[in-house]
Amino acid sequence: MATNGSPSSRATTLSDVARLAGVSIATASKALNGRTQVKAETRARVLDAAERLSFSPNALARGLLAGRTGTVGLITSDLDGRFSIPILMGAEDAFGSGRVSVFLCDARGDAIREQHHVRALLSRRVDGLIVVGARPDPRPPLEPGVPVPVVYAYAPSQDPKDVSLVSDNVGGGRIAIEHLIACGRRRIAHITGDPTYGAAQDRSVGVLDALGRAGLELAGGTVLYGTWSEAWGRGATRLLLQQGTDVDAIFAGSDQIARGVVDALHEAGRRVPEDVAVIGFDNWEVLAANARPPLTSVDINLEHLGRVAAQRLVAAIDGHAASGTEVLPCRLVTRSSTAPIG
Amino acid sequence: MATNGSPSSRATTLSDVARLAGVSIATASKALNGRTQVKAETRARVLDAAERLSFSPNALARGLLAGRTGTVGLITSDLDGRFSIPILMGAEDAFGSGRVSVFLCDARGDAIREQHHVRALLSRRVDGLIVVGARPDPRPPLEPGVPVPVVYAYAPSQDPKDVSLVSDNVGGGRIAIEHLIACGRRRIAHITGDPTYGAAQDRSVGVLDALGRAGLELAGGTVLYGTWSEAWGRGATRLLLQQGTDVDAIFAGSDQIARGVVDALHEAGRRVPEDVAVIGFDNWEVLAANARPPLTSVDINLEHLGRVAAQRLVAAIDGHAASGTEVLPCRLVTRSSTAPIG
DNA sequence: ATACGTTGTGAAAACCTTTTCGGCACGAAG
DNA sequence: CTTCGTGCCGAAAAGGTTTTCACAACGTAT
Repeated sequence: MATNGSPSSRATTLSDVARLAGVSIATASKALNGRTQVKAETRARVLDAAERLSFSPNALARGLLAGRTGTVGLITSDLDGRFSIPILMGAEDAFGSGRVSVFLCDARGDAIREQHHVRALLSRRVDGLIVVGARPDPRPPLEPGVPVPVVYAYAPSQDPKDVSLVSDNVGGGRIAIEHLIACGRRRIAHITGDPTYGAAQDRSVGVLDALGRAGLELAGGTVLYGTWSEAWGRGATRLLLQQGTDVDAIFAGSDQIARGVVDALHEAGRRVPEDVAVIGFDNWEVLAANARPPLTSVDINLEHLGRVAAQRLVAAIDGHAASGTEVLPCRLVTRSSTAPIG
Repeated sequence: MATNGSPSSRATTLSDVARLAGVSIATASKALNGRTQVKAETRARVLDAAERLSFSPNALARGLLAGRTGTVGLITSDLDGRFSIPILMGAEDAFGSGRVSVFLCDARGDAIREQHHVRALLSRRVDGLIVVGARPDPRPPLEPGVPVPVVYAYAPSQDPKDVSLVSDNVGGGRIAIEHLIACGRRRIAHITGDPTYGAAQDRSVGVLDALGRAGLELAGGTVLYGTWSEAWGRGATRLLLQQGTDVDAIFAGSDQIARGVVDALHEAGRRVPEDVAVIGFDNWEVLAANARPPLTSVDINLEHLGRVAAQRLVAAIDGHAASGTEVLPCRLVTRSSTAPIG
């Protein structure tokens, strides 16, 4: 009660407006929606009445009639993870304060819960769905027979005919190495995370490709897979140094790993970037920018990905259906942890 | 098109079910909703038909009739900030996969955009609103006259009659200090962030209160206010040490600051926790758990806050209206950065 | 004066579900 | 045979909006 501005019974309806303006609801509707066939003076009277009653049309009734609700569902699988959020922001942004509102659902990586949410959303007659995976590997598509367009973001659908949007991890690995080479580095190691992540594999592919083009080998001989943690970054770096591997640059598979790498380098008395340059991945602001020195990092443009996902979805809703997986480029953000050798 | 299971024209409706079951739509409705006055055998036939057509009732039509939509709006002011997200998760959780769906809106701290979103949500006839502030200071209430219950979370409304949920920052400061004292520490400093944050002030109050009870003074004589950054944690710690302040514990106003503190302590050759114990604030997993040593930290239970917000909102929607600001307790998460002095 | 086009307005249908209430059929009681 | 009750079912209204189509009024051309 405390928050109810007016204890009045119900929201004002179009007929209230029509009555106040002295016209029929049909005319009122046309006046408010900018339809022709309404005398200017009548329209003004209606608009004034609507203003006075602070009328706002009932979207339910409108959606019921139009067969379109102007709502979409966004199903994420790890809200706590930091990947869903920028995507969500991008999508929210692209839909705009415009005509589309977003239902947010967190499935927590549980297929049952996901299905449940899909059902609920369809029951609310959403016009489309965006599915954001928990990790970038391909995931099973939603149950077949969903009667609205679906766009998969971050994690592509296993069905190649579905519309999916993913980051170019191969390219991300490549630009990191190209930057290091451009800095004059030649003995480059790659410490990354869980090898069961396709993204880790893809980045390695990009790394090896870029090195190969430059006629270089990977320092240490092999990609160092581990976990996506600072501890692993430290451990792998120590290992590398203990083995006496000659290294003047390390590309880390995540910013967390990079923090560990920098830490271990300092511990061993190596200067960053003078002795060893370091690149992270993800461009997680709070980690990358606050490191000592601030970390150069590969940004996978998640917000952009979310925006594109939203655009593809509205296109599909409007009948301009696309199909297949679209790969979006990464972007290098340079900070102080890389610099020309000298 | 690719994602459309059936290119069929429209979703199946109750009359489709009724026709297939050979009954009227009234009977079909009653059968599906567990109403009495339906013969068991008839009910079975209807349920079977609904199953076969994979019927799901149109929530719009239902909401139109019932005057309740089973939706709520969640307006956040900083999605990128890490405070909205746990609250959002808690709320999503409390509403459950149950009957309530959540519209998510990001106002980006812009009052105009916020108002716009409120209007849009009201037009969609949400049953209630949760407003999550960007920072924990009191904020202006929504425009008056909102015809549904509103709950403010994290940032309370400036109107004390509104329903608000906030963390107990005073208590958070207090339990941090009490823990340090229990560890045998006596020379405790407090390095925190932006003094224009009420939360920073409140924690300081808790700190001074706990110290006072124990008959202690703040090491360094005064609370060190600065910014919520690692750099400030480092800088303030260096300052403290340069001044020759005798210190055996530092309570940091955030985990980021705490990371800087630990960093500077190491740099100065002090051991953590043997020489100096450190406590962070926020319990931001990725920072606190990955620090060396892992940081003891005060957790403000944001997810719980979100859950309670959701509960208060449904209570208000169901007519059990409360009023006023509710303060929820913090919780200390101990890790290795604090230990009994020895 | 009649015929015709123009312009503005309103009645009514449609969207889909829930609920109320009247009615039908059937067995039992009078 | 009539009356009553009981158990099931269906017709219809309600909820708020948009759109179509008919109709009224009025001015213009014949």
